[in-house]
Amino acid sequence: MADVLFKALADPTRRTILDELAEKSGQTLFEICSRLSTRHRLGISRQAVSQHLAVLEAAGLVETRREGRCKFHDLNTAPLRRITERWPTPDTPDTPEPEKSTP
Amino acid sequence: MADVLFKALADPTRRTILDELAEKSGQTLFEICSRLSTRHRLGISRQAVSQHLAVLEAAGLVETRREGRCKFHDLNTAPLRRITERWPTPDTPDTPEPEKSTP
DNA sequence: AGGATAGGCAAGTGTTCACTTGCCTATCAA
DNA sequence: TTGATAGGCAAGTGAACACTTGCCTATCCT
Repeated sequence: MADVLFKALADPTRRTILDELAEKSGQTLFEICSRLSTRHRLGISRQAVSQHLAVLEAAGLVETRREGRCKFHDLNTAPLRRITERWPTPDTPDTPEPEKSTP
Repeated sequence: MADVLFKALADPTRRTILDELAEKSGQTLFEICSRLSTRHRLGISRQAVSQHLAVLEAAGLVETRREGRCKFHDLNTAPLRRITERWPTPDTPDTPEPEKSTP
């Protein structure tokens, strides 16, 4: 369950892909490839990026929509919230209440 | 930099250790070992747990303090906040303000 | 139809990683 | 001092993983 999420975040290339999708939503596979190459100096094959996107999609971090022969990718940050919810910090509760107990 | 943090979170055993430290702070290595064995049915050697704790400490997720021959481990959730800060959600800003814009 | 664009499937390879085994050091109690 | 407890260091092994290479399918344009 949570395994795929953390495994997906474990790779630095995948995190860079999330950065790119956060900056520009709805990119295609080739668009991500060229931006990884030009902006991040990542010499990586198209298939490698495709596999990374599959992992990110399995983790729920990326959602896709097809239009013809193009496949657009969108970032979904919702699964990230489960991380801070699992180990909540006393100062920052995951269910914030408008109440002050520790001044 | 962030690599050690995400690599540390990638392993399910390490996440279970964080769960245990979140429940009971200041546990020793042997205490963690026995709780992993009895409460989580994890048949794992003491050295394996020690290596996991070293990874978690390198990521800043676990802080240690020595007293004689005992070493106590404490959870530090501060590095986890960098995750949600890296990919902020429009609905949940990382700097929450007491204001309602989307009812 | 035919080429070009956008993407998918599958096997092979090298590296990283989790875990074990074996031995060693340091502190505490008798 | 001797034995027991708490932990550390280092090499070795097997499996998971990132990446490549090669080929195949589907859509769009002329």
